[in-house]
Amino acid sequence: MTIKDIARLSGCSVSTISRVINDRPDVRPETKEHVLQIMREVGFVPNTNARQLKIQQSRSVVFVVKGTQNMFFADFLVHLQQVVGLYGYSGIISYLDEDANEMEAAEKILREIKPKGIIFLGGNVDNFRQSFDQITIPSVLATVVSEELSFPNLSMVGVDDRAAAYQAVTHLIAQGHRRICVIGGPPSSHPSKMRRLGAQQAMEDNGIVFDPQLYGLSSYNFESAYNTMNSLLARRARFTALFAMSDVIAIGAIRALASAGYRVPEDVSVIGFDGIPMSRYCVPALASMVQPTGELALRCVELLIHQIEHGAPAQTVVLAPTIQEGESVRPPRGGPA
Amino acid sequence: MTIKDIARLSGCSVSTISRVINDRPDVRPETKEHVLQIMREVGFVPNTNARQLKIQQSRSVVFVVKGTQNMFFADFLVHLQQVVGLYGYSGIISYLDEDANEMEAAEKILREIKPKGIIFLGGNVDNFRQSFDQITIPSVLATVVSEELSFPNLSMVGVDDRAAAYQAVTHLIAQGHRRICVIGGPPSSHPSKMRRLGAQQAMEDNGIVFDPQLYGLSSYNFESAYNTMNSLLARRARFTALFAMSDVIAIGAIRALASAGYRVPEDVSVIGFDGIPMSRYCVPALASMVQPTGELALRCVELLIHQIEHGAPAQTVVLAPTIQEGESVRPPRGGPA
DNA sequence: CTGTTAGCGCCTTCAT
DNA sequence: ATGAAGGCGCTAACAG
Repeated sequence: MTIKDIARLSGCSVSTISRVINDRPDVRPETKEHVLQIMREVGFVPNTNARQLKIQQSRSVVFVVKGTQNMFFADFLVHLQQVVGLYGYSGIISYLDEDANEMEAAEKILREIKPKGIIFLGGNVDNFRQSFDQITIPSVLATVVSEELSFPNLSMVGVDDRAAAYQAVTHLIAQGHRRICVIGGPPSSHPSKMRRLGAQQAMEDNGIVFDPQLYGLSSYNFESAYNTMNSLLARRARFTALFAMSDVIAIGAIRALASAGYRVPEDVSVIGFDGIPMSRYCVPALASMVQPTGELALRCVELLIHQIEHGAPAQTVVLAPTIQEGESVRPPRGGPA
Repeated sequence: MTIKDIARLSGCSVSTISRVINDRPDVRPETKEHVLQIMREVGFVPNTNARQLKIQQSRSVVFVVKGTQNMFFADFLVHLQQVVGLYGYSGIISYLDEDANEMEAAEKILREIKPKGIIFLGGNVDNFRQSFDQITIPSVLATVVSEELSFPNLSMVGVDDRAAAYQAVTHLIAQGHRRICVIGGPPSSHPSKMRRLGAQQAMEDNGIVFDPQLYGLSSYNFESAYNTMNSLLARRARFTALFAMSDVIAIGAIRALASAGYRVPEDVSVIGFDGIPMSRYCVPALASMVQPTGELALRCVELLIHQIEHGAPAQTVVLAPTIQEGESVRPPRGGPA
């Protein structure tokens, strides 16, 4: 079944069919309706390959996901898929290791898939600064907002990481905590850097000296966080609260604390980041800075589509996270060591 | 950059180029190497749309996922993506609601994407029986193995759910539990039916009468499990152990138990199913029947590719799950009511 | 408003 | 072993 068949069946020419398929204005309404009617009857679906061969572009966007274990992204992806679908695009997911080079991957994708846009879930600012100019199609970098990056075709959407971290740590301090352990994402993670600044600021503003000994690094997965907390414990770090820069990290760290005999929140209070669904079903329910996943996804797609379809300039969107008070935070008592 | 350019550059004709691209045997090795060389130099990538338009088929497979909240599938998907990539295929993910009709979705996908195969993650046996004959391309149904389904182009791969459930409940009984609560997936879930049979059998073999009052139904997400356990508690169900037919269900149920003041494993022992990464980082670490995700994914893809490329017949593969003993199971003490 | 027609990049007989 | 040429289904000038 091709447009030729439809042309024959409807008694008009292929161009007319093409016009109604593409919803062009220059078709008499009756003709259009007639053709549409026939297409429905025979269940005609235009051949995507032929169309794309002709117009030299696809109607797909790809999601480049850094970190397969990051549950926050898993959630995010489902929303993204749904929203791009609403706009009539198809989303293709490309999973990368957390330490892979997303620019190389993107260039490969560009050649092979020729998508109309790319949404990066996470990304390394240095990689982008160095090589994003190779990527000439509309793109958006999700969850990372950096002033260092300024490309006409790269929008950024995320939350105010610094303010969020400030709020998280302030929450801990308000409960009376002074010795606060912080576990951040990898050194290359821009959000983690911002969150660290916010955390540090909150401490300083409350007369607490930031102690590098209480700062740990982790990848965004359970195991790494588990190991990091174990190291912290091994070197006898003393703290009554933990600010983990992701819920996944928080959960891994809590696991390590539990194995070492410490309880949350009795011995250590914990606040995480992201607000993944799991955080509300943990025992204890995890306090967290909740990223508005659905809205972030929506904005990402809107921005991208505007760039694609109207040549809109790149924009930066910063949303405010909200605090979720869980059962994992209470006033200090003892804590490790 | 098209094969025409390569033809010019290499001094041979487009047909020859096409032959080397498709790795045809009838090309002189030197010629082939020469052409390959040039293609590498200029970074030529064949136009997928043109090729597919010509050969009337794509080199993609689609993953139809039922249930966006099912963390087990999220894990599974990452593996599937990786393996199909190894085989030179691209995987497209289609998320469906847990209660959507996967057959309708598949037919739509067939028309629009024309993939060479479909892998269903989860699926309703009735839907398949009624409408799978509409799907004429190689397919595999993952995590569901049913004798009721017999199509020449539908492989099935999963674990022996019945035996696994038998083992899980036996484990509970071995610890001394006799009042065992069971929370299964939706009534339409075939794995849940099998798991229920296995669980019941284990009880009977140990002289325990299966009590329908201790049986709850849940969707494969936290919230539903949470609600189900709350209902069970509300009607004053008495039990000292819980067998949850998925880790996600286990976690949701544990949350409800905790909110009601019951502790795991002190008051209630819990064993889950799936062995998602999260299960090992819960507090307490969750006992579970671990599905070999990586191998399941591998077998799914292998089967599918064999069907696609060699017209191999559909097969059924049943793998054995392994038990993961966590901290969530211990001998009984009190339990609810 | 509608029809005619020339490709888009590639594969594939059919010759040579 | 290689080349020439005709489409695959669709879009977009260009003509009416």
